Amino acid sequence: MNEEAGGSSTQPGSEAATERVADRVQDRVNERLEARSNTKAQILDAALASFGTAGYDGTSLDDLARGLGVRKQTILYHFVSKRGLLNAVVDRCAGDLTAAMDEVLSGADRDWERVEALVRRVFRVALEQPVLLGLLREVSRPGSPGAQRLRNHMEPMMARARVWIEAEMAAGRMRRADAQLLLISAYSTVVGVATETEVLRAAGIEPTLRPVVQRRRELLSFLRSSLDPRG
Amino acid sequence: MNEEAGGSSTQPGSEAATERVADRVQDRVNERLEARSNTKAQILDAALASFGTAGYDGTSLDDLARGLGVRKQTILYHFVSKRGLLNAVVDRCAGDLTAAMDEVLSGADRDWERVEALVRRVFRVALEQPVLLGLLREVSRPGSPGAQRLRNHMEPMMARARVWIEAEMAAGRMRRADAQLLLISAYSTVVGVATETEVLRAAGIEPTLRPVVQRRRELLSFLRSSLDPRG
DNA sequence: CAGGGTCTTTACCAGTTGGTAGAGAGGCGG
DNA sequence: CCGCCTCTCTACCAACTGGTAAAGACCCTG
Repeated sequence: MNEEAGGSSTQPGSEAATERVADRVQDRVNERLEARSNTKAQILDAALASFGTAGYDGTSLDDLARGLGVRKQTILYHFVSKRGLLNAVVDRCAGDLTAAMDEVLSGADRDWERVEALVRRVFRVALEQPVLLGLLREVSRPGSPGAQRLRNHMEPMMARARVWIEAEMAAGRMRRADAQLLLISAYSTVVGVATETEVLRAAGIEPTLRPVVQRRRELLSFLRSSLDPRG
Repeated sequence: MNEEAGGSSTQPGSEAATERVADRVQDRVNERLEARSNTKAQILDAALASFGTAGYDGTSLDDLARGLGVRKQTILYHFVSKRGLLNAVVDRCAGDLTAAMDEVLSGADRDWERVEALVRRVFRVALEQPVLLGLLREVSRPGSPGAQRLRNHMEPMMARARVWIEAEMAAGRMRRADAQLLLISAYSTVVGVATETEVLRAAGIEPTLRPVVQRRRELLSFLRSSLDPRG
């Protein structure tokens, strides 16, 4: 059998008895993992791209498989069901975002600088992986399959950020404001960037980097005016 | 036959030769229009709701028909094809929005007050018809069917707003800024409101009116700081 | 009453959907 | 060499998809 539906491959922590034997074992394991990951990871990538652009319902497993030069059953072997595939994709994206946030939160920046670093980091992810935003957008539609799963990932993230912000406020390093609403505004601004493409064309602008940067500046200035005690 | 796919019923302008005859004719026409509109309008409403929540691909004509207590072919009779139905829905929504904007633009407000009135009006539509935002969101996904059609509706609206804003700027009644980017920001903020529901739950808030109001205040203050010459 | 228009229906269809069953390929350890 | 595990394949399916063809119901007009 395979690991449970939607699970992502985990690096097994190896503890060696004899060095040579351990190395050989490790090599074999790595090979296996690589071989396993190769197809699986490719499927995951393609699925992310398709879910993020065509949506969940707009994605057919047959098309996905055809695009990969693989039979549909290969996909189902690795991810059990279409739903399982979506779950895996959501998990991966949420993981990427959480990792990016963690990186900043364990960094050296403090107070307002940390907020700014956080925003910049998230926007960087958004720019580097536009499909990720597409997926986020797709899956954050109320009632969408995977919405619950996304929520499960977001909840601790949100809670953590909120606790931190409120602590900063209590310590007087940030101006008092509604932390929840602040977070929501920030989040939907980021997702909004993904939404803009069509509107951009309607306004006669070919989609470039500029509006994204504009949005980031906007968000930062909003946050600053809400939070920065220096005004 | 029916009117062309996606067309919305138009009120025929009646010119009477004899009063009584004209009245009778008009009555008959009205009855016909009512009878026609009844099913058709119901279908349109249900379709808007379904497209806006489940998405285009996630909506099946059979389900839609079943929900209305009607056979699927009735839908196809009125709207020719699923795509035609989407077009009609998009047209109606775009019409509602344009009408709301026109109402303000032909009103008495001037300068900054007009901007504020515009924002408030659009938010009012958004609050009164949440499904409309859902549809907008669905259809403004790049590559989505109906995206082109939405663009066709938005383009003149955007152009008109832009011309007006730039004229205001030239006259010194608004601070100079990038009108296009401003419009995009405003638009995606409004659509962002629709996106927020799930995020709200993730943050532990039951969706209420409050965040929407918050977003409106945010947008207004952003626009004010960009545009209002009084600072 | 005949005839035509509007609307809704039944009957039917070819193509696609996600998913199951099971066989075969290839490498591994015993 | 054999059995086992991992992975990919072929073959098949019931359910549903959007859509066509055509008949019947209703109402009005001539």
